[in-house]
Amino acid sequence: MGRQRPDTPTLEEVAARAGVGRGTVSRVINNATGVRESTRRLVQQAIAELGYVPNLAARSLAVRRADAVALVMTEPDWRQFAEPFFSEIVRTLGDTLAETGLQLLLTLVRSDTDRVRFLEYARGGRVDGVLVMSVHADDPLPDMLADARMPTVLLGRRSGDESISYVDADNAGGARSAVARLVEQGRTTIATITGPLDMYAAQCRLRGYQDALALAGLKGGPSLVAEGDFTEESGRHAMAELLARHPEIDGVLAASDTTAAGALTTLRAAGRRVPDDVAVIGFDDFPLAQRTDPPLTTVRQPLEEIGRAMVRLLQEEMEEPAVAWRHVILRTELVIRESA
Amino acid sequence: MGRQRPDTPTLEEVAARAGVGRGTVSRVINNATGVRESTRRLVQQAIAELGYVPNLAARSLAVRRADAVALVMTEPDWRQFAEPFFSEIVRTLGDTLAETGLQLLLTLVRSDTDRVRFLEYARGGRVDGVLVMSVHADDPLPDMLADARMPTVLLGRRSGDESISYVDADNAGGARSAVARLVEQGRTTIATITGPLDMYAAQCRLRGYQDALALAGLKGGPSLVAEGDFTEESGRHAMAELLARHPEIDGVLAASDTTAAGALTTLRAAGRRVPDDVAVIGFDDFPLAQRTDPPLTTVRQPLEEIGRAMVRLLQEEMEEPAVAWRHVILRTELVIRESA
DNA sequence: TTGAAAGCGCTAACAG
DNA sequence: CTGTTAGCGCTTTCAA
Repeated sequence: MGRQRPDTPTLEEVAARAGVGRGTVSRVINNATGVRESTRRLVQQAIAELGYVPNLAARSLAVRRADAVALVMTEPDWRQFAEPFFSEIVRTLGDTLAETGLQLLLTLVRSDTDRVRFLEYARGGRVDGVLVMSVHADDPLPDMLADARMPTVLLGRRSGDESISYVDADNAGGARSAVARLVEQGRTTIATITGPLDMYAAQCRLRGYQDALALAGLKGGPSLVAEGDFTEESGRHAMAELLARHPEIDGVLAASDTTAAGALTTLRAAGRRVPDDVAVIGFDDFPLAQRTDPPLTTVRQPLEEIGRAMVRLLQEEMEEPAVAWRHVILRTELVIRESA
Repeated sequence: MGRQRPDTPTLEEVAARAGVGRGTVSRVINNATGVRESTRRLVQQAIAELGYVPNLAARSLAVRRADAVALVMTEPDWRQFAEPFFSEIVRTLGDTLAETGLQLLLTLVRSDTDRVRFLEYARGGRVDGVLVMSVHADDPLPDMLADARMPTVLLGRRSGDESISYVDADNAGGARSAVARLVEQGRTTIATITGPLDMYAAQCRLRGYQDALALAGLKGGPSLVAEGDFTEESGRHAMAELLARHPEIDGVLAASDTTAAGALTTLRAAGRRVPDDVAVIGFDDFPLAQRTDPPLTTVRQPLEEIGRAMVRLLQEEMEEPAVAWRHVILRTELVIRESA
């Protein structure tokens, strides 16, 4: 199974060739100050001639640092993985980390053996920190990482009193402002299609919805709530269910743009005009939201800022491990796309 | 930026605690033979008590091996990334590699600096081999890897005489059999919506289409060919274009199930009945294909086998670097879903 | 079956 | 400014 990298030149050979000491070569490849320009050039030439590349394992062993961080994905069914939300986050994280000289490694963790395997990898020092996409409340990995004293930052918290550093969006606030807008428009029977309620984010959105309704003095019983799972199909389904229970519905807050699109389909099929008869607002704001008919008004999460914040937190955590939990909650924004 | 992992116990401390030599501990953690059972147990207890985890950098330095492989993704616009094709491949690769004890690391390479960065990472010995998703002919990364003597396996070749090991599906054959089926059904004006023609896979499919047409003695001029990019939108667009040029079209081969779905939409809008007036066959076979109306007949690529083959080739390459190029071309399969 | 010792290639502290 | 030296933690002969 093993493989041995062939005779890569070592720093020592570079030193010999350049006629300098190893320390000097080390300084050059690390861009350290205090090397005469002529010497530096000498070394660089030797490096080029030999095609030298530093052995990262050796460096890592010496400095006790890997200069890499992992983004672990635990979504059991990977639906997330195919969503734009996911790729946007990854893109942002990748860009941000590149600026700081850290390698981003995505790793998939689905089974328990995967979890153990990854933990050994991380504890073994191959990465300096871990970002976790999962927002499932029952995933043991975050706690395993915390126990191992691994600098860790979660995207989204697992509950109201998360004990690990995280970055989250203001889900409740987003839901509130969405519902507030529906109320302004004069809608009086406002339903919601939620995300999986074992996710805290979905709970928060639901709470925001309920709060806003209460504030407006509107009714919002359980019969106006249907649970979905972010998919379009669940949107279609849930909408049909809601319509059956409350034909008078004139406003809907959906768990995602995808779900909202599903809801639109059902509403159309039921002969409702959108947005005249019923207005739909969805969370997330991806291209899909503009392609629906009519284009969707959405609650946008600032993915770019979320990515940046995650990296910043992780870096703080890496510099000064385990002194505090750091939390950042980013504001959401209502993107209005109705002419009505 | 740096971080120092705190006082993790070392193998030496384990040895001291267990009252044995370091070599013995090493043997135990590597499941080597030739350790008395009682000694082994002693060591394992010490390991457990101390919570010892081997330092992977040190091991890597000693054995000159990382026990990890990278899957690099270079799709510039990431559309791939959000496609089921992608996640299926990743899943398969992950499972297969797990069986062999190798860590799978996904890395994103979009810019040239990304490329250089990754190359240093790989050449630096952090991974033993590289799998490349990209199938774009002009990506320099595969050659950079080859020049660096990195064991590398591509998913799909870049051209007819690929100089790097690869695994591919029989695209031409798949296209041929799809067209053959349309011909059997009595279709006489068969168009195709291709993938991006700078991808060899798309070229092969186009050639397969043309060959089958020629074999059947049907015309197949350029006006029956429209270039798309695997997206649904491109499918809608291309179909409209084709329909404008050849209203008599009665059969279509699409670059993917997604594209095919787009084509269906356009055909419907144009008042065509599917499959009565026009039959559509798409490449790829994902859940979408079953949800369209009517369900799509597709050309299925054996993703599972592709993933397995990639891992196998990479392992061969790692054991015995640079002695040969290894190619595997896997058969495709027509999945028929028409009742017609 | 086990212990001791010699590296693996690099960084960093310390002289010079 | 630069060379020397002492590790970083693990594997792997080689003896015992």
